[in-house]
Amino acid sequence: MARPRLQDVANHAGVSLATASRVLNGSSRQPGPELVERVRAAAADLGYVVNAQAQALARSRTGLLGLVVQDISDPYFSSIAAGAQAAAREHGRMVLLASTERDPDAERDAVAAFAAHRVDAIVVAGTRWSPEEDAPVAAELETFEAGGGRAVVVGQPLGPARVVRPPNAAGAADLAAALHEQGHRRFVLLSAPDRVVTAQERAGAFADAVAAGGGEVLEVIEQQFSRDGGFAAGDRVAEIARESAGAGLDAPCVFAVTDVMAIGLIARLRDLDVAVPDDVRVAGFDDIPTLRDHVPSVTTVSIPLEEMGRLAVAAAVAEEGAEVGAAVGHEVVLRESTAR
Amino acid sequence: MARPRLQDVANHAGVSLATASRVLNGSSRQPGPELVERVRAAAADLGYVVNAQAQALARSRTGLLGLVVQDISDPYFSSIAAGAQAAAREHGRMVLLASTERDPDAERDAVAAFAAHRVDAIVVAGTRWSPEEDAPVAAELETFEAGGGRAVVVGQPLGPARVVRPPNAAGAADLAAALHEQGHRRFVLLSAPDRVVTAQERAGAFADAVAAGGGEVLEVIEQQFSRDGGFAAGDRVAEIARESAGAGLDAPCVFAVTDVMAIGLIARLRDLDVAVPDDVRVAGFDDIPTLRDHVPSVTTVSIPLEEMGRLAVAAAVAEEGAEVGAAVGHEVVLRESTAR
DNA sequence: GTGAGACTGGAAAGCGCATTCCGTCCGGAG
DNA sequence: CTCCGGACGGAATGCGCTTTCCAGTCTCAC
Repeated sequence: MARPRLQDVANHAGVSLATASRVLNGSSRQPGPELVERVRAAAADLGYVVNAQAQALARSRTGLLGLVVQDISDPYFSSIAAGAQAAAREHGRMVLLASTERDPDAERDAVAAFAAHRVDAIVVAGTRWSPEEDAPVAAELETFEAGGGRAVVVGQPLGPARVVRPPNAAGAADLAAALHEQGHRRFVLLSAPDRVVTAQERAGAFADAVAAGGGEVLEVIEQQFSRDGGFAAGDRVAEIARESAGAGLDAPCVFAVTDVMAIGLIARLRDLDVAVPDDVRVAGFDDIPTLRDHVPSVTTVSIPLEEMGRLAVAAAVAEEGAEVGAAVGHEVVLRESTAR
Repeated sequence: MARPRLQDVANHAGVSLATASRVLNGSSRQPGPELVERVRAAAADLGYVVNAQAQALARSRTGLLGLVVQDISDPYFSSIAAGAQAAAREHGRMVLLASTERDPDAERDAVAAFAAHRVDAIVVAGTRWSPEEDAPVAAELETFEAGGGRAVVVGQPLGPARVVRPPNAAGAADLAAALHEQGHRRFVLLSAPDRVVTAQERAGAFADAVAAGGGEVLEVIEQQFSRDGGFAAGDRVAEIARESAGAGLDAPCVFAVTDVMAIGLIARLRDLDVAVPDDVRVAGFDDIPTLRDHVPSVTTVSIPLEEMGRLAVAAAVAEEGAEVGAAVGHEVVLRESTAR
């Protein structure tokens, strides 16, 4: 009834434990063909399933990969997770998942828990916060690497971790340039609180590019870094639009630092009978999978989310020294929401 | 440099290994307060991190929970995963994730890998396939439970697993009734191949309810169980709509067995200049989070995805005997896409 | 004052496996 | 025919921790 152990298999096959181990678990030293056969048969006979825990203890490698994301139900992260998971499978690793609800403390707990489970590597995906909020996670990762693990972050630098950097600044700058090209000059930034580094990177680079192009940032709206944040910004954006229309000025163009915020914003504007793109133009960032089916279709910066997940895993499992190219491309995608 | 072991902590504190273990790892037997203090200090001093692998081996419980989903980047599954992950955290469990790309073989491999890692329980989320395709996974789960694990499935029965059942039939029937109430009589079913049990359940119950109400199912379109399948069905649906209009009949109402298919369909119809809901009505199923922001807003059956994930985990970690209520509610949500 | 309990801390036996080390056997070179 | 090297199977050790089991101490009732 109880699960058979390797010892049982060995007994059943009439060989020693060592031989059974060598046959079944990829040793460099393979016993003679006849014994191999016997052991295989015995294992099948008993329905033997190797105990990865015991293996991990003996080998002091677990084959586990810790993945911490800030919200697994957010398409941004679930896409990254999909890429990471696929890559992990290809590398013969299992993924331990933690979703932190965007709470830096939960992030630290997750890393600590992964360390306790002796994962071979940890991938932390998501924006960094203020240095104070990041410190505990960074320290935790420091200990983790000191203990022989490897840390990778998808986002901004954090402690000793290797970094897969989303092209936030470059993408936002290119987006601004493309919008300028289209003739937009009057912009509104829909960003998130200062502590959200990704939002700052995108909004900052966008603002700089706008200034460089001779455009104008009318206002910076700070909201939650989520769909509801975008929704909440709708009323203020509507006001700005009406003022512009009243003054006979060109309709303003809102850059939402995230697609989900753009979508929330558009939903609210629709409630308020503010037309996109006629009364307000809207652009987002990320090109999450569902975006292409929105109406109006939304201008955005497309970044390869799944590939970023894969890259992170590649960096996580790479041999020491083997530097993994972490260059991530991006592409501005102009759609209806910013049409003039 | 190397990670300190419990033995090192014990030495550092001048106590035995047993005492250190009792202090640090939740034993029922707590040593005297002075020793507790000394051990705690020593652990902090050395930066001790318990080795969960070794613990698991000694305790023969890992505290791990295996979650296998069919596509983590699909909102249906990422919502379930979010619920499962949150519940797991509350129960002090870690989640091992596998995403199978809707491949039954990969499903079996995932379960086998989880079994090897000696997870305490396995949750398999997603539709079942044909009995032949399900057999290997079922067998794997059988062995797993025989070895003392627990299996839970979110979907349809599978081997020995406890079941959290999405209200497919009831939801589809209620949706049909609600649409009947609205005056719809002419329906098209956008379903998936026979092997996709969830699609069959939904389409079947819907068709029955339509028949019972005196309505008519004009056609059953079979496509992939995904956004692209819905998209691909667009041309045929457009034809049907034009025929209806030509014959002066009421615009047909398409029931797509999944929201993502409905969204794909609507996208294609838009390309084809077929208006929803004027020329065709469309309803979906699931009420995935992003659905509410679609234009037109889409009629659907709302089911509590996150809660289903939570329920599954609750069933997975429940004591033997303690039966967990697995009743899952649903609600028909009528929106613009089926307005008359 | 004495013995029975109730506690407490420590020694030691595993948990299931990988791997080092050792002894044996074989073939081939000298 | 001898000797050496290589191949091969098995015994034994250890991975880091939990958990009996044991022996010693303390308390309290009698």
